[in-house]
Amino acid sequence: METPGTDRLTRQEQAQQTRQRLFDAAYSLLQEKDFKDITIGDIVSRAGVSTGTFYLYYASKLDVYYQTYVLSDAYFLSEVAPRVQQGDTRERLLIYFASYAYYNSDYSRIKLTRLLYNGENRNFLRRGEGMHTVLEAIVAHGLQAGELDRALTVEAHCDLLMDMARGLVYRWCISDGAFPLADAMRSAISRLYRALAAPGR
Amino acid sequence: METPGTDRLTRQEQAQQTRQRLFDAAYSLLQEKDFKDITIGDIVSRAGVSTGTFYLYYASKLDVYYQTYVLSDAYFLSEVAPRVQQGDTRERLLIYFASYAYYNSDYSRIKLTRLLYNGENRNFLRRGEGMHTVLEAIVAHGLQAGELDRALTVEAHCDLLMDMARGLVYRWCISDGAFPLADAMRSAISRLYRALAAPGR
Amino acid sequence: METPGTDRLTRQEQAQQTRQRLFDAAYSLLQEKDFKDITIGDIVSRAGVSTGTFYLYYASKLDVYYQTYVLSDAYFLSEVAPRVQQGDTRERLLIYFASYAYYNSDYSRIKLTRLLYNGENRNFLRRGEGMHTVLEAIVAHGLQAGELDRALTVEAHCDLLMDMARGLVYRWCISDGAFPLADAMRSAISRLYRALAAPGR
Amino acid sequence: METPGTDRLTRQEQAQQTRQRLFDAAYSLLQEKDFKDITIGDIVSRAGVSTGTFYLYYASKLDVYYQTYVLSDAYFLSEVAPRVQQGDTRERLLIYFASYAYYNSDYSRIKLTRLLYNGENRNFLRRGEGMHTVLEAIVAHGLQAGELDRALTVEAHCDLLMDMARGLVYRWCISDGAFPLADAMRSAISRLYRALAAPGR
DNA sequence: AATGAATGAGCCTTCATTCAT
DNA sequence: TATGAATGAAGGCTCATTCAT
Repeated sequence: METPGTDRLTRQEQAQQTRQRLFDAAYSLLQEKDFKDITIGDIVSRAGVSTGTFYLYYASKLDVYYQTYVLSDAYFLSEVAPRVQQGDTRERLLIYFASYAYYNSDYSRIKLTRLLYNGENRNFLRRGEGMHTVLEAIVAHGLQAGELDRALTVEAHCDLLMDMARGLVYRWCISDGAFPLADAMRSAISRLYRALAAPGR
Repeated sequence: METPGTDRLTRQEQAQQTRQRLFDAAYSLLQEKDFKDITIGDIVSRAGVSTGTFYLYYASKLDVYYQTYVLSDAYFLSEVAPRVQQGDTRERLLIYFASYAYYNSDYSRIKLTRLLYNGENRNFLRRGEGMHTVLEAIVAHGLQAGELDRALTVEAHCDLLMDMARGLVYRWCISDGAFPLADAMRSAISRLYRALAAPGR
Repeated sequence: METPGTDRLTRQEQAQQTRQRLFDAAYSLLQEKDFKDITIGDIVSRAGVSTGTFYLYYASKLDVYYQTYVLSDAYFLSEVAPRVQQGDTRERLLIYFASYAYYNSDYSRIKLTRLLYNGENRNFLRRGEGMHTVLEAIVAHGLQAGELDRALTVEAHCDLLMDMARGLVYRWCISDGAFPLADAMRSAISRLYRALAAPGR
Repeated sequence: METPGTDRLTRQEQAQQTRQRLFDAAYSLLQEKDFKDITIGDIVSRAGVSTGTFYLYYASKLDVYYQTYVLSDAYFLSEVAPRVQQGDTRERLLIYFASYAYYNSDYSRIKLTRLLYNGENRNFLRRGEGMHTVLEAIVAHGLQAGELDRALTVEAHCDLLMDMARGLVYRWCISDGAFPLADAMRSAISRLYRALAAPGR
């Protein structure tokens, strides 16, 4: 017999743990396959709980993936943002995209973004705001500092950078991770930077 | 009254038209969603034929998409290749990626490549050889002519260019074609070219 | 240009030939697989005609098999019956079942019988009358001649003989024809005869 | 109010019952039609459950029939074998085939055997070993005891007996059970025994 | 007489979701 | 809180049959 207090706390903790286990299972599966290929069965068996339990914590299959989205935004705002407050723009971009390579190294991010943007779900989120906000800040600062080419808008810079990064991650993914993504990312962003840097610098 | 000869041709033509309608329907759907999300029902209803008819022309869902792959390779080798035999490298790249934007404008290409590279299908094709070959030729020529940066290999140039192109197409796709892809492609490749051009040119 | 007369005859002959080709194709397929597993496609491709042509000669898939049934009855009445008019009962039975082994050596007969007896088709034929009639005649004669055991009715004799024959053919079939059916049939009927012969003979 | 223990058992029992209902439905359908003609829809509607439920208990349509095969073998080894350890050979055979008529009364057994022997499944079982073993033991004993005809091998005895039994069951089946199978089986085996008994007994 | 393109009902199987326990 | 049995809509694919040519 446990004390009521301990018991209640344990219960809450257990619940949180179960929720986390489900989340981790779902997230790790996304590294391995497409959303469509992941079944509730996959998730719960990896999490070690029963089917019904899943629906105790998440409203649907999509819901749990929506959570991963929310989390990664939080990660960028809380972890990455502070680390790109100093140094020149090139350096900041390299740090930013190293994080991108690290956290979103899987193209599951792409799959997920697309998924969440699709159809009826379109409304329930406004694209990776956290992630985007951080990048925009770097670029805005770079323009202000005269490091980036003022012939391009903030948005244009971001697009070029993100397009390259996504394309690279995609290639890394279809190659089954055949090359070191971090290095490739550094090279690519570094090289692209030459095309973005303010003329004469 | 038609001649018998014409008559027979009409039948064949009709069949070919149906086949094409199915192909187009499948292909256009791929611009909109993932292979996994496309159903035979989607394809046939867009093509305006019945379920059974689909299987008259294609052996399976995968088959029709494999055809798109084969066709695009042929397109690059026969149509695009001749058009990038002259002009400077920058111009050639712009033409090449304009074709890429036009023909493969969708990221369906990406999805398809991934699809075909996957699992058991991995063996039955070696990645978009036609398309790749043409790009490699442009880059090789550009290096030889001293227009591109010799610090990068042919392969590295191709990767950077393709990553950017794919990333852009991907964004265009998830935006539901919200911006003119051709223009964006031209801008992006043009800008990236600055980072690839031989120093001092 | 052919003469009209020749032409018309040729046409009729051709039609008959086509009909026969379809019949043969259908029948031979029944030796190889179940009715359910045989497709119109199988039949017409083996017959070397088009799908539509099949329906010019037979109303349905079932129809063509009904014809095989009718034919085998005719075979027993016209070919076998005359050959069992003399000799002792044992000999007659051996001849009868040799024919059975020969003509129905495939268990397609069984499959077909079952098929035709089934469901809605039940009405359109009364069991292999030709075949049965011949056997009944042999048995009736054997009883009259005092060669068979009068403790058993004609029907009982026929049932025992047919059960044995069918069971044997079935085993031969599932063994993929691993043993000579004709010999096995002769042995089995011959042995069974001992149990049917009038006591004291 | 039930105790928790009882409660859990009830759930399990219910599941087992559902499984059994599906099994029975499938098995009884096999008495009526060919494997190929039986649909999952037939099975589940007879069992009174939904389509999905079927796949909760059996991996495929073939699977459920494989189970019937396994079970009947077990039945013969555990139930029938002990009951044929005494009495004369004739009596043993009558008991054996009464069981055959009872448990495998349908020719579904035949169809199933054929089915399981077919194609890829050929390897996964060695024909009705349980059932066969028991019969062979009876015959071997009968030969040793001088009750059966030594001019025939064990195998030959078994074949004749099984052919007759199968043929009879087949006829019973296509007659829609128009006569009492048990009686007919007894008569047939009893009669056939006369042809197998050692001469002079 | 012959063709073969087109049809669509029907089959097997999967899986997200519900709900009684 | 946790379970897992049950559901049924939906998907890919087959094939007997029809009909315009």
